[in-house]
Amino acid sequence: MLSTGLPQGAVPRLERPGPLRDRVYEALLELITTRALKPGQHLVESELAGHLGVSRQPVREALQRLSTEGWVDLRPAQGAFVHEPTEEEADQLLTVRTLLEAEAARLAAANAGAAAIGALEDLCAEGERAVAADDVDAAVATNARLHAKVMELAGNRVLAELAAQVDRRVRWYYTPVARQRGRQSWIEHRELIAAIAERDEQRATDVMRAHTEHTRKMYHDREK
Amino acid sequence: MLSTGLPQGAVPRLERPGPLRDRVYEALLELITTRALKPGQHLVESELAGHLGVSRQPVREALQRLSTEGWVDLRPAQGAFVHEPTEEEADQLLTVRTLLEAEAARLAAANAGAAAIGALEDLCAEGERAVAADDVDAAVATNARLHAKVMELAGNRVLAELAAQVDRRVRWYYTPVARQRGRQSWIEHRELIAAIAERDEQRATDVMRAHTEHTRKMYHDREK
DNA sequence: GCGCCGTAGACTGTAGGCGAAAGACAATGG
DNA sequence: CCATTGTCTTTCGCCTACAGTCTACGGCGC
Repeated sequence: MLSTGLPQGAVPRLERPGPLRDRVYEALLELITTRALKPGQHLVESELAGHLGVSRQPVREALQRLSTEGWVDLRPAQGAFVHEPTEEEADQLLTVRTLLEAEAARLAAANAGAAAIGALEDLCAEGERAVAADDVDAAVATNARLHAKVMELAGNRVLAELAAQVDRRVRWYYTPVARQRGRQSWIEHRELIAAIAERDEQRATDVMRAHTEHTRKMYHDREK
Repeated sequence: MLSTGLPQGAVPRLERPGPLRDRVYEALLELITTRALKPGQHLVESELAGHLGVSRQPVREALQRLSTEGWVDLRPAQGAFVHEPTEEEADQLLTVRTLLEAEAARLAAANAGAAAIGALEDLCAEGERAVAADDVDAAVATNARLHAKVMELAGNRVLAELAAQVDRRVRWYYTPVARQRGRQSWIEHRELIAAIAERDEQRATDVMRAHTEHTRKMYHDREK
């Protein structure tokens, strides 16, 4: 036990740079999700290393991790290539996402307390304001936070981890298409929160399923 | 087109050793799942490297991958430790597994053809024979193959990949306890196949959910 | 005897280098 | 003119070496 008697967060815990590989990982993920690195592009280790000012080793480890999470394909003796999303895969990801989010909503409805509901409503209001102000970026960001909060309320770390991965990839596939999906989405969010507040597991599940299925339909009805 | 006129599989396609990191990965995974490496144990890179007759690099990359898949915890500047399963985590994994398997069953019911049903029934018969012969290992192996087949019929690669990961971890947590869960399990399998054969999505989902929930209940009712 | 500090050991994190495989391209033969 | 083959460059896979950091233990002061 610490004898200093200092409150937990008093000392800023002096921020360490952290392992280099992690920072490289985040940098590359950023470059991929922002489309700075295009799907199918060949990622040359030495190039990236030079560009980031580090050695090849951390780059390799970052690529390794990106590979297991499905962001890049690691062809043996040939190197890393940015993963190319296909129609089929996008559809499958959306299916899985629906599944995970629906379960999260159910668990959230089972666990939620009054404070949690309040937090959800705050987020929802924030999102609605963003939509009203036509601030698309803020709306998207708030949307992510709302879903994350629901996931947190579900209290299942394994589920949360899987959902986080799937979610980020879904967003990658889908951002260029559906930035306009605003108003309807937040109406559905209200409904979801109501269901959670009433602790109606079945309804929460159904609402969330319908919600994510809508985004999926929209994905397929695009480019027309 | 090849002008040699050789039949497709005539040349054994000479099996390459494959990337060393992958073999190290598999070796370590084997050691972990068989409990040769105990939970919480500190994995020293140089030690493993020397023991496997390779350098530290492939070992590092294998550990990296094992970390993202939840088999080891990678504490910065301290090294890799075999992940320690907790009650809570096991429960959460089983929840997720139930979810994924149930969805797989539903999709399988939607897609299955006559040939597929036959394959499932063959596997089921094989499993029942193994149970009758008290061959626990064979029964467990066949069980895995049956579930894998259902997953394959679902035709969703993303789902399959996630389920495979979750499944292996579940099995790791749960094998020491439940090797005896034999007969009842295969009765349920029969039911599941029947539901899939009738293309009854709802029933397939329910049966599979009940099936995996049983194994979960059993997990909690152990050590008594 | 108890607690703190300093030092030493061990292990990880990072860098650089060598051998080998895969792909590209030009030269050659039919 | 096309197919084939040899060579050549690029890039990966792996190994070795060095620097930074954490842990453990022994000595010292109180």
